[in-house]
Amino acid sequence: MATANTGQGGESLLFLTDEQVRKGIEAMFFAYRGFTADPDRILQDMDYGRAHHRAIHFIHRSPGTTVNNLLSILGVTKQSLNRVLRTLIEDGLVESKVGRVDRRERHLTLTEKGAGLERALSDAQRARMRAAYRAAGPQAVQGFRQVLEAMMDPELRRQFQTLKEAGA
Amino acid sequence: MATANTGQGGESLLFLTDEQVRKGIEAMFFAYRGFTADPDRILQDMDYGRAHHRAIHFIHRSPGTTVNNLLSILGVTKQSLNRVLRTLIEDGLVESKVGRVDRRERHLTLTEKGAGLERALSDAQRARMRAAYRAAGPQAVQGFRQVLEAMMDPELRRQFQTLKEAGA
DNA sequence: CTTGGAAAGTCAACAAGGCTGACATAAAAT
DNA sequence: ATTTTATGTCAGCCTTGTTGACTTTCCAAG
Repeated sequence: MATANTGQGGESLLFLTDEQVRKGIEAMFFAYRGFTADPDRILQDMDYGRAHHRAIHFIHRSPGTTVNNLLSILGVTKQSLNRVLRTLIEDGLVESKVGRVDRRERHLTLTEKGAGLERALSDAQRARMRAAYRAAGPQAVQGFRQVLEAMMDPELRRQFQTLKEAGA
Repeated sequence: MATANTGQGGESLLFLTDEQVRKGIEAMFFAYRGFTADPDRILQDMDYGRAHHRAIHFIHRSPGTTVNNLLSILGVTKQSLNRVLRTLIEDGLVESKVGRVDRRERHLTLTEKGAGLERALSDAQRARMRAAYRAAGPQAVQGFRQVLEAMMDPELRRQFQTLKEAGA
């Protein structure tokens, strides 16, 4: 591996040069492109974009979630989300139901059709992820997740961890 | 760590459930937000965006590069890049020189001012990266980079590796 | 030498998806 | 009864992607 720090495996991080950290930054940039490439390809054929993917992903993940909830996860404005949501509802991928206990809320779920698209998207993305995991090995995966988690803003990390627990 | 696969450290990847892979996907999503957050904040005050950052980064990294070269690294259309480049040139952050051997080419370099902004941006980004590295530990960093590299499209991986060697 | 094509770059116009601000409605909370 | 909260909508702006049309330059074939 040409990546090794100065030849060895685990010397002090204080010895990571700016150069080496920069490589990590560029790796992140290129990897994110790969990360989104497969879903992007699928979405392009329909009239959707990455924003629709994100909405679908998190609705799938937390069925019955409210608009407000989704907003805080996605970190966009309600106007922005609403545009995306409106098209998804019009196209019959997402269902919006008035809350029973609090009738101001709209609870969002995927329809059969929406679930179908979700599956197509996440299958593609998972396949790549799994291939990367397999290529890198279990140790690497552990480290990958640790660094990613450490890279998040504290507030986002909290949200991520909440999601993580909920999903388990 | 609540992240551990099923408690242990390194069982076979064949046992990674969809659920667990999905967590990796979400980690990537949230981490990327953190990854870009600091530069985004700096850029917001000026009239620039992430596209300007990317251009500045890679011009800094390969001074004298041509527009075409930059294009293939960034993966956008030349028209898209051109708009960004034009503002950077107008604002005196980037210098564009007609090629001496092939006068169709423009060779791009950062001015003093451009280098200043580059430093501010990359200092911020590196600080976060370094903090994440420190928090996760050297082993984790190794794994992080391995997974990222495995996640790239083959073509992008080649470009990344070329850059890596050039920078060393 | 000329000419035709390819390559590099520029200009114009459009679309997606962010953003803010203002406003409407319904329901909940005080 | 009033205020606050959750949601939706309209209008308009910005960044950054896109495609199409165009210029300048180079090079190679005639």
